[in-house]
Amino acid sequence: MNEKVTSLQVAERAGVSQSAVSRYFTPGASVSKATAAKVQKAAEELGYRPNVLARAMVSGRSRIIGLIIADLKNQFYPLALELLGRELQERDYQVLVFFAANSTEGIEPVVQKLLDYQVDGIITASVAMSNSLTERCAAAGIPVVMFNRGQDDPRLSSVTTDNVAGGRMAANFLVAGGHERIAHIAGWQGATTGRDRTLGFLDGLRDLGREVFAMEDGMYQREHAAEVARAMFSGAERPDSVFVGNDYMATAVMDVLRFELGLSIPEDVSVLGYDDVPLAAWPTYQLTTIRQPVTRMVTATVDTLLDRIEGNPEPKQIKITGALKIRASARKPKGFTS
Amino acid sequence: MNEKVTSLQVAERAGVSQSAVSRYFTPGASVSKATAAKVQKAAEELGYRPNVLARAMVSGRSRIIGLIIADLKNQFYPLALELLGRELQERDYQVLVFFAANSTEGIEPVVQKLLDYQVDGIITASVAMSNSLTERCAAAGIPVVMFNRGQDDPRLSSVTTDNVAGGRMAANFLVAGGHERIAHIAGWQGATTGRDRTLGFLDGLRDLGREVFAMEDGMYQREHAAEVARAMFSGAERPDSVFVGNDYMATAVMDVLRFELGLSIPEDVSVLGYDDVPLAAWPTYQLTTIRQPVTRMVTATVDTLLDRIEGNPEPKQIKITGALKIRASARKPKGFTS
DNA sequence: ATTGATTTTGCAATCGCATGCAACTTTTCT
DNA sequence: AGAAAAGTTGCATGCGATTGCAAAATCAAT
Repeated sequence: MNEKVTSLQVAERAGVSQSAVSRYFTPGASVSKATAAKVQKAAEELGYRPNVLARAMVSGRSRIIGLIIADLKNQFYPLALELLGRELQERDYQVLVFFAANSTEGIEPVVQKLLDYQVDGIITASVAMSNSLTERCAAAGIPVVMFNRGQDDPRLSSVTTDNVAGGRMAANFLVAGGHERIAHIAGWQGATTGRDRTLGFLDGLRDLGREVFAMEDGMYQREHAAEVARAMFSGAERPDSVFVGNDYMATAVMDVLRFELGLSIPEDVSVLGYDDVPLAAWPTYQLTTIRQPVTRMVTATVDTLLDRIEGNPEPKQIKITGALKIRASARKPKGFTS
Repeated sequence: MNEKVTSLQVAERAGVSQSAVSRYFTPGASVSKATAAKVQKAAEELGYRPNVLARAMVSGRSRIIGLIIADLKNQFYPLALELLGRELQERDYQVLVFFAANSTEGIEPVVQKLLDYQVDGIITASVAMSNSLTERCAAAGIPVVMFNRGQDDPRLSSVTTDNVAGGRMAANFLVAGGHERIAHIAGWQGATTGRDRTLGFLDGLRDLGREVFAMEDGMYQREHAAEVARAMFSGAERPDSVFVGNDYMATAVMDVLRFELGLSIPEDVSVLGYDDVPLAAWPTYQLTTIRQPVTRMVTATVDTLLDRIEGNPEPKQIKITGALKIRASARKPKGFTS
């Protein structure tokens, strides 16, 4: 029942040495046509396939990429995960997924496990790396690239959109739309993405001689954002517009505004998001948002990682520029082109 | 830079044999307190961790579970994936994810790769297994359990909800609600889930002396479901209710009804879904649906799989009963309790 | 036909760990 | 105290491949 076919058995049946079999399955190795044919025949008959783990042991490369992910609830990440997985698959790497606790802590044991599995590289999505972990990965010679999160450490690669610029775009758009009381429900300020978007947004307002009317951390959580929205928009003088730290929260905010507070969007309040998740395009939300070009981000991530694995040791910090995607959730200034 | 610490180095530093080190890290092996202490100290100082791949080679168990998934767009699956991942992680298994083409074909090479990686078991989510593949996995002694999809083959384990019963519930609910023209936008009829739900629904209607007013395959695709809905509800005599094969399509249908056809839900049309994805509870949709208890499904899946890996060779077909979750997208019959 | 250059091939070592076996220690019991 | 039982330990082997090296075979060129 449990039949394992090894290269040795193939070798015997083909009448060649075990090395020959190995070479046949190693691209670029030296095998004559004659032996190749013999090996192929024997391998086929026996249903032989090389054992990737054994190969990994001696070659030192497992062709496994560890992916750490914290939050699949935010619709941006399933999308990213799928694209990452497919892209790596195409390049003949596989993805070992680890789920981390949402906090910055708690990924310690996860990275440890990852190292135990001898992964060739690590991608972190929406997760921060501590210093000691970066240390350990660097020591083990395992490249790390952070997806959609930045870090100061120059040993780390990262791929993000230009979140500061994105924040600015949001500010410009809302001001141009003639809004007077501009609010901000921020992305989690413990994450670079959240901080940078906020930073850009505030800077943008300031440059236009404005100030934020109200501001609160939404923590990148749906429920938390909803509560913040409730409080923020219940007062007598409510904001006439709000820039929300990501689409996932923005939809929650819209729900609260519409269904709990009876407000119209964009007539009473303009809402801006960040990410452009699929949901944002649905007719219910029609969310105007800063698009993160996820496909390009994924390609950049994979390129960077494989580059480092296959030689080039320099980490890269890549910033892709996002773009405003205008829909119907925010008042559209005259003369603004999507 | 690239420092690999092996058990041998630990052994030397601790002044014991390599076997002792190995035993220290093998739960249940025989080590005295004295050596254990020495090994622990040395291992800690060197930052040693056992190489999982090497262990896999000799023990024959990789503690890797292959997960094949086709569709992360349907919000049910990210959720399932996360739960599966976390549960397996807790039991000290890791998940190697593979993305399959959506079709039934095309998973051939994926399973092949999976076998190459010496996974201890396979979980398929929303994917069907061909006969020859089942054959191969059985031959390799690798248990397979299908998540949210059934199969006739008795060699395969599967975990689903009782989709036939679920379909019946939908029928009962709509009839009890006094609907006259009951329609059905079915789940993909190429999948057992889709077929069974439809089957149960039609049977349920028949038992109540009714017939389906209109019916079409939605293919489990948002866009396709939307088109079907457009056609189905544009005619002069439109349905007054529709049971949709899953929530993912149901939200698309609702969007079409509301935003393209200007219909009210549930006043003009009642909509029923299947799954109870998080989205279904959002105020915009308030979707009445047949809940698939995903946590229990996941637990059952993992239990079944690990059971088979760790000894018990019998495949199991598990059917978990779903339950109607009443919200506001369908007219509520009097006396129906949620 | 002979030599030199180039390819192919097999041998054997290696990767890092687990484990059966035999030798040795310690504990338990009479 | 001595014998039997139980617990530890190290040696040596094997898991299934890759790969450096040297021998053998093929090819090219005189």
